[in-house]
Amino acid sequence: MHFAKHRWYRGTFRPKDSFLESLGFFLSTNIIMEETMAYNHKDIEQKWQQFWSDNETFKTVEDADKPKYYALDMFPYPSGQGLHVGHPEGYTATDIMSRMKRMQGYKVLHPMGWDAFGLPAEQYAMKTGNNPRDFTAKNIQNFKRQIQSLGFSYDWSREVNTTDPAYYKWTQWIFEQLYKKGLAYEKETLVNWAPDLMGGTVVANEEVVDGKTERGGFPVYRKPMKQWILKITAYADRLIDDLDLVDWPDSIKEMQKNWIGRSVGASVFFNVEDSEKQIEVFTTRPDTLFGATYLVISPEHDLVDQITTPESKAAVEEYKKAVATKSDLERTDLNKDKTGVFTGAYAVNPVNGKKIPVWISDYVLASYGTGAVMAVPAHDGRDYEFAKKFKIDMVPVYEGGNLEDGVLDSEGGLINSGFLDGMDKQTAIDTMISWLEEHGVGHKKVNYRLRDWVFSRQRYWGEPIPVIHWEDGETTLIPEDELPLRLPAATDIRPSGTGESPLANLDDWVNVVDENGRKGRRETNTMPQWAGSSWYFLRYVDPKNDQKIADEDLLKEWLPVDLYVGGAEHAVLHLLYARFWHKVLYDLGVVPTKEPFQKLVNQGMILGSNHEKMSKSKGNVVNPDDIVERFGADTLRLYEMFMGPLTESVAWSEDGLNGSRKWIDRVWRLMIDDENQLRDHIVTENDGSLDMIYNQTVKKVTDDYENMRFNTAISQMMVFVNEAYKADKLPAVYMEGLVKMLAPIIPHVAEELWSLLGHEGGISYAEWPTYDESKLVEATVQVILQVNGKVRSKITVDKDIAKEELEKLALADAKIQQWTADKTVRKVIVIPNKIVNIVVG
RNA sequence: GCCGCUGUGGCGGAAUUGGCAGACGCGCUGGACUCAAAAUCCAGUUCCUUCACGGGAGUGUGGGUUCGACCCCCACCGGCGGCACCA
Repeated sequence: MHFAKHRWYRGTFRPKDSFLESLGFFLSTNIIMEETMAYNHKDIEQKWQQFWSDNETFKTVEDADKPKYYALDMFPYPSGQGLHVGHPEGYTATDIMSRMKRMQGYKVLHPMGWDAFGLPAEQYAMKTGNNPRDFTAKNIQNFKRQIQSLGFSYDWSREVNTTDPAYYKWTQWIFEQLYKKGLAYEKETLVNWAPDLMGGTVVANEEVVDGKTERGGFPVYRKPMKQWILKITAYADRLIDDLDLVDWPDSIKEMQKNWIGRSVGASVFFNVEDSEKQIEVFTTRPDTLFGATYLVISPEHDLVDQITTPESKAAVEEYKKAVATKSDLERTDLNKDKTGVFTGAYAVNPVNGKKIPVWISDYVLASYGTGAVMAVPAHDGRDYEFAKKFKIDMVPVYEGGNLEDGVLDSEGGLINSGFLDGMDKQTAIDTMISWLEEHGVGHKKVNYRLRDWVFSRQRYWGEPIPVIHWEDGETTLIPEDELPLRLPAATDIRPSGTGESPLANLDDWVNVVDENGRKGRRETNTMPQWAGSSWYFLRYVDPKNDQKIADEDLLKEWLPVDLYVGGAEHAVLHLLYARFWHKVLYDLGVVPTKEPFQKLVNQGMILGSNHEKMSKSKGNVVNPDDIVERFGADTLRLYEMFMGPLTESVAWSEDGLNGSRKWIDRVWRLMIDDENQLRDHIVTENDGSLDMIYNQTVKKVTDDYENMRFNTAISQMMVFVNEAYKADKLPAVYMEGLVKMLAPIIPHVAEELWSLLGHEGGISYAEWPTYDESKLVEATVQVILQVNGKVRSKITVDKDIAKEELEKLALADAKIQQWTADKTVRKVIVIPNKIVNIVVG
């Protein structure tokens, strides 16, 4: 243990001293601490949090004349672990923006809530025999206490909770709209079946990591199962194109584009010889069709059984079996060596009538495109490897290169391609697509990597899907006026064992009979956690409305969200799903904007002091409760904003934290004496000595906050405080300005100083400071004198003097003369008010 | 492998438009205060060289453009994130 490095608070102990010395040390320290501890964070923070609560200071203002600002945090999953120091980073950022905007005259919507459905609560409940509802309620209570202890300016009257029936009524309502629009359908699909996760559950592709469940690390198998699917692919184009409308980091836009994976190409139909069957392939390179010397279809493809010749049957069956038992991991990462089997069938290349063999291979994915490709081994690396291994013909269709050396590129003109010969790539693509369309053997096609969204979860702790399956085969929605379909209050949640959710065990709930005596069974699947979080930002606008998702006028008033801050782990899925739902609701006329989140910011991660991700197992987790107790919420807020740019990951440092506390003390001492009185060097007159630095500070801090560069804003205020310490007199208006600028970051201390400066009613709606442009201009400027690009001297001259005069002064400078004396001046570059560079040789 | 971001003192970071690299903070060193220590206040702190004045080098590496490059261009190396046989 390094005691010197862990001076927690004003050095409370010194282990190397003898006992007697330590005793004396403690006694004197305590006396002094009592004298100088004018700023007591516990008292002040408690006092002002009470004040804000009593006065409903942060209740959202409804005022048609004020501009609006909607600052949103990604609402947390209230885990049993409690708050992590990473949470307050983003929360502080939106809080600073909210508090500044209020002071600038905006009406601000700044809410918080709970994404409270989810797997851990269900797992915990199963393990302990408790109800996830009680467990979740307890966790929310703890999260709320922790968040409130940090002094965020949330309007708690708008708190939402995804597990509240009054909330999920509308989640179910949205599902019903999706169903009515044909965007929700049931399908028997190959799903990721994890038999060991909670007695058997299905997880989405994105929740599978390395062939195992993301949570728990259980093995995953592929199994056909009837699932609810949402047709997100119908919105693929708009989800890409509308990214142009929002102010998001380029990296996130790029990730979403890649995830959707739009590629433009052509569908081409190949007739299977001696058969009525056709194989449709998708290709982005129709220009290379003359070079297609075989087809490959995925082993799972429907046509495999139909076209395989009797002689090949055994080999094909064996290959299919081998592939089916391989995990996705083995099919991709582990096996770079191409495998495959000839089906015995031949297809006809529509463009030249050539007979080409049809193979199956696992390098063709069933889930992408049509599950079949035309192989052009001369110009595609994968096809090249495959053809080389199985000794299949290669026909180059672009001039140049040697096939012995490997796959060829597609520069230059086409060859061996009939009517395409001599064309360049793009012309050939366009010409070929026209040809295919004219001859009815293909057409232009856009393909996506994005899959439809598997929306069912075999869980208890989620929104019930409001659907009944009747004995006659009909499927109906629960009528809207009967929503919400409540999650039954089960006391004993157990896996059904069949792969269905634990709801299947609850006979009273599952079995229904209609007025005609027709029997039915409720859908036992529940919704994924993504459901509730895909629209919660709409509910904050009108959280108590029991007639609608939210009032249209209020939605028009507040949307879109002006600032959305959260972790980059939600870069793709949450943000894509929320955008998808938003667009569906836009099409229904429910919401007024195409996009939900105008500006998005991803905060970086706060790493442990060893520069590694914080985790229990590494023992580097910092608990915010502990920091609030020892240093106060203001110190935590200040430190997290000062440690580096919001968007970057930075390592936690106890020393840095301590420094932040010391600076708050320093600001405090600048204005307040040991008797807790305003210091008498704070005066009403202004001797002008702080004019320049004050006005610079207001300008920079305002601008930096607006652009969320909190670290540099803080450093500018530090510079101002350093200057203020050197001044004899401190104009009261400047001190008030400083306190106002500090208020968004360290609100409790700012409130206390504001009241000590003689103001009543709190600082939250005090007017944001302004600066005087005329005080920013200096009469003289320092000009850098360089010789051959190296700084050799500096002169101070009147601002805006003529170029010629500046050049003359520069050349006359004594130090410059030393450097230029015996040399020829070849050139002089003069940048007024900045620099003179003399080139000699 | 592909796509994106990133690399600056002992440490976190700053330099917003191509114009003094290292603001601000931490740490460290020294001074004031104190019997003493802590705290506080003040000063110094990129590296090499020099008693000093000064000089030289320097923003991952190598090249280039420019009077002038952390900044723009080319190639490479390391770190982080995403995707991964996507036809």
